[in-house]
Amino acid sequence: MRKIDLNNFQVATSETVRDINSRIMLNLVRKHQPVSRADLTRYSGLQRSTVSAIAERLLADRWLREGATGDLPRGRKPTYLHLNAERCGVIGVDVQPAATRLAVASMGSEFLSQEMMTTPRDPAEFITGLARRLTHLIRAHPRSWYEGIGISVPGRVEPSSGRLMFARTLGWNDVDLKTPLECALRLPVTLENAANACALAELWSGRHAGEVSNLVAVTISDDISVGMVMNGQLVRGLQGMAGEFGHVVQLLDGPECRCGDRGCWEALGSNAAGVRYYAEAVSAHKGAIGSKSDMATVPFDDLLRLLDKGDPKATHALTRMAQHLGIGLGMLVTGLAPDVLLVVGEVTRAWGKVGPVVEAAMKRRSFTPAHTRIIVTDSEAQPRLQGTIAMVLQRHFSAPAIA
Amino acid sequence: MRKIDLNNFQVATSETVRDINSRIMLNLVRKHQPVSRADLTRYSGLQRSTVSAIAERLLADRWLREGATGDLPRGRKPTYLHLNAERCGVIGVDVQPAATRLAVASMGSEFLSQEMMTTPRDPAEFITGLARRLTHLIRAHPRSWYEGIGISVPGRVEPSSGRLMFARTLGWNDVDLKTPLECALRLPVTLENAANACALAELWSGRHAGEVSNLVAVTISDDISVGMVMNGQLVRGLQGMAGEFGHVVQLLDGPECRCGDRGCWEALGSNAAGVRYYAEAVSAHKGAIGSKSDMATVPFDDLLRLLDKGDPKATHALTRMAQHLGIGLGMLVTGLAPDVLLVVGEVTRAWGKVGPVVEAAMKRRSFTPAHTRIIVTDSEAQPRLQGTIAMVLQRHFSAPAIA
DNA sequence: GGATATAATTCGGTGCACGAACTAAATATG
DNA sequence: CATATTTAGTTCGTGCACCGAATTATATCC
Repeated sequence: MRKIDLNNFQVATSETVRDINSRIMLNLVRKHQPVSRADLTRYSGLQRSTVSAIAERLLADRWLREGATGDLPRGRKPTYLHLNAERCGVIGVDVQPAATRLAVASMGSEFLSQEMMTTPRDPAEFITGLARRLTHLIRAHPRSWYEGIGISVPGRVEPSSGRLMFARTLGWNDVDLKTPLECALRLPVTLENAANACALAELWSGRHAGEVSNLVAVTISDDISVGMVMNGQLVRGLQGMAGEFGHVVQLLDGPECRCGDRGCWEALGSNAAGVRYYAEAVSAHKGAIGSKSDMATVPFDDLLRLLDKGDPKATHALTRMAQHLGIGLGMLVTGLAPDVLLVVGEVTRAWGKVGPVVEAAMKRRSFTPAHTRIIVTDSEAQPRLQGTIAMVLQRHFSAPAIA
Repeated sequence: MRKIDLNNFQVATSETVRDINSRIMLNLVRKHQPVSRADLTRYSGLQRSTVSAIAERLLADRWLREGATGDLPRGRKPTYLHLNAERCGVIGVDVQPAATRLAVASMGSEFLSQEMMTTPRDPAEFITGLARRLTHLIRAHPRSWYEGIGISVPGRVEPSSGRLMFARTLGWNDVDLKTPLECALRLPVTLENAANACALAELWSGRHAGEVSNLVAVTISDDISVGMVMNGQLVRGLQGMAGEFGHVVQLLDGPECRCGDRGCWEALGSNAAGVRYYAEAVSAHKGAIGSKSDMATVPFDDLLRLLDKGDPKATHALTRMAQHLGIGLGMLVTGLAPDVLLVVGEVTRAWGKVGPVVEAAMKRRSFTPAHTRIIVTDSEAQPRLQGTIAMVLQRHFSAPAIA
């Protein structure tokens, strides 16, 4: 039940019917492959003749390919259909302050190649550098055709224009990445916030039986960002700003935040906060008055290692961070009641020790009796990068924009 | 771009096309009436012949009626089409702790009649009493047919079953209102949380040009509840629990909340909180130690009157309430970035004095550079009741469930 | 009274799903 | 070994719905 937007709607034609049913078929193949036409009639409820006709066209358009014949106890053997992973290539780019990762994937979402580059502090430099690297990457992996480029950015993207409105951890403001890259590479570019990308990746992963239509992803690094999928759709909000729960106040008059305010969740529960807690503990021990420059800023990775070794100051710092993390997650569970809450970040590597603290704080601060499933993901699984591929491919697999 | 749910999808047939276009037509008529077929071809982009065919069927099904002929400077005069407000009746019920309001509306959403009843504390008693009153109401307003009954409740409704999971201000838990009322009245019953009802009402009101697809409604009474419309759809979340932002913590170790936790937004920013602040101020002035029973509990309405008279204690109490209200609204704007934030509650009656405090606190706690529009509504406009009518009628006007 | 403009209908063409009949290819059975 | 049975997949006629051109209906203007 969606309100029809009279300023932006699309009437239906006879082709709309085929479009819808083709997409359903594509999704069914993606889920059940290898799968016969007969299976598809059973899954879809369409007529055999209709399934055959749709399959014929999808084969002609190289969305599908025919595979081996199946084996049944009786009767004619079915010819299996598969997604044609070789149909096209997809480029994914994951921009993070520490480094930018580039990847080539097939339509089957398998990565064929990955490489890294440092992320320059100057946006213009970044664009030219990225364009050059991507040109080489595409040349190194020749394909009949590339579907597009998906880019995950640590900031918010204005949906209609595709402009990056800001990315505080990079120090970028109002940058147009889309236009220059599209000009340079002659491929459509899709930009999305990193947390949104993670949410999309999880939604399209096939890890959930399909009953998940409300999913919230939280990325925790030096900032905290939230991506929301509600009713099976990414929620972008006004000018793409939905999801900045990291800047909701958690402690009035708490520590100063990058955003200029005080006591934001991000200022209390991010990696940067953990590092700060540790530095404070160290300087307090040293008896230093503690001007900022005195503080020992340890990389977050080292903090995790210290925790693993049982270092009491690191344990204290990460416990504090974990408590605030949990309170914030409690806010999301209470307010949004998603089916799944996905937690992404380096901190999940130490979830064995940190997780119980986070989840205890979260449960204490979760109102709802409904049971949201918590899933933690290490960056090893590259959720952002997976999301970039989904960003590009989803438009062929999702429900068409109708009415 | 919505993910196709393979556990619950609907294939398209040729009728799907007509269904979609009919709904577009219905919405166009609702927005532009009186409107000619020729206008509709221009608005919709459909062919003249198609518009005529669809109009013919909608007229036959009594969705539309033909009206007067229009007047143009030249050419054949058009026959105007209107929504047929007399097509059916709709029953709306707004359940609130203080009283329950019952109304009859036409398909044009105009109220034909309203009445009140007290809300018994016992759910069973409520159901039998409501059924009796509704039977009389329907008998008193005979119509060819009633489309259904929409009920707004101060609690959360499990979407698949329609059960009321809880309503703390009523003291109800896990009540099935739907089944007994449907049996008694032989009409379909739709239940929805009051904040969701307000959000729906605003979305379907026609007050927004249609560019509003993200809307958040906040109801402030003795509790605080949030209803969310994202991408033009109501967001219900797992078991209908989405929107309980009222129980997000705002002050760790703050005052105890009805939910059992401490420092919830609801415990700090609701009418009940305002009343408590006032009582505290009075007892502090009296020098009482202030056991709870000593406190003077003044009805919230009186508090508003005292504020209007310039009473300093009332001003202080409501200012405190307003500040917490603003912080909570800041959370919603920051995290959800809706196009419109609708504030519903008695407190809006004193918005001239309270509003600036709320909005200042909110702005201070809003991260986003995007400008969410704030709309305040008094209960006089009966947003809950308007929402109940929309709940029943929307299924004929919204985009059909496709794929 | 004819030209022009606007509204609305009629009718043939096309795309698509439905569904029955049919072909294809395997195993089971007597 | 021939025939029945089972399952997969195709062919083709039918109906629905939109498109688009032609036509009818009804105004005003010159």
